[in-house]
Amino acid sequence: MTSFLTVPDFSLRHTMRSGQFFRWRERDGLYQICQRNRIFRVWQEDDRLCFTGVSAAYLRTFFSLDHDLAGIARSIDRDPWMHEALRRYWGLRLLRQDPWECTAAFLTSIACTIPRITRNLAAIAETFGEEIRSGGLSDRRFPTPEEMGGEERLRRLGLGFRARYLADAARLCRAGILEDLPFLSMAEAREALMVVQGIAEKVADCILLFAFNHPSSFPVDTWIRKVMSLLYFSGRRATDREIREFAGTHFGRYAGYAQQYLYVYARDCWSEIEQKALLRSIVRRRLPTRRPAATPSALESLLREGAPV
DNA sequence: GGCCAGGTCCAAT
DNA sequence: ATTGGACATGGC
Repeated sequence: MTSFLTVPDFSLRHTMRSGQFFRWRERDGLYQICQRNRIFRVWQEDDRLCFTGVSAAYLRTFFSLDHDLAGIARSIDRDPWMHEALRRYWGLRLLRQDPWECTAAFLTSIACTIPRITRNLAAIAETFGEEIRSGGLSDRRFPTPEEMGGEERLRRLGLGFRARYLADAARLCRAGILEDLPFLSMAEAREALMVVQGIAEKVADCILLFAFNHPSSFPVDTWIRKVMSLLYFSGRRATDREIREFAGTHFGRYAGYAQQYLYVYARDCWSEIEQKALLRSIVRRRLPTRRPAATPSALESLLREGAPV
């Protein structure tokens, strides 16, 4: 049976395409998702989120519909770049995924492309996960830590050096290291996660952001490093720590949302951003000066040489 | 064929 | 504290 939820400020498509969650199948705007033992389908008709196979309360949590996105957006909308990212990807929300699956997913993501992450996770579910049926739907559950294959079998699925990380993480999860994390501060949870081999700062920050509802967590991956250096450090290569600290002060306590919008914006529109940044740096360098060099003709010649706009 | 991918670990400064 | 290379695999 189909129900719906009225959801202002939500885009299912942008949320699903934003590289925080990889185990969904879509056809004609209909998404099928499996989390733990639930199988559900969702699709969006304007401000209605239609769904089957799950409760409204669960969806509210999973898609963070309880977050006041309009208010969050106002708080991170601190500069023209973020303004543009918010405009283009409006409705993108952070998820609250199953912690173990999210951990496994971002171990799998290490130095990997999204198509391959998706493929690897599908192979893991197909090989080790139980097939479940519910309400006429069938899907593969992501394997529990108990069901997860060992290093050798994961290697044979093409996981490469990540196989050892995954096997080790499964072992520690069986020992219960994720259990207490919801009750710890973000810094404490981060420390606890980084005990696992294969979880360093970036992966830990992803887990905090995408599973544990810590919207100030700011994962610094290759794209964020590249786009932040260009837009906020005038092209200089900044350290990850510098980037995180800048993000915290510039975007505030919802910096994690800013990160996610910036990530998709950079990933999808990189060449355009580069050109705009170049143009803006030229204009900024020229405008404050009162020298004759700041004449329109000088600017024009600069643009002709360096900035294809 | 070299380089890069939602990085991490380890050793050598 | 910072930096370079190794680590598997696949796509361009």
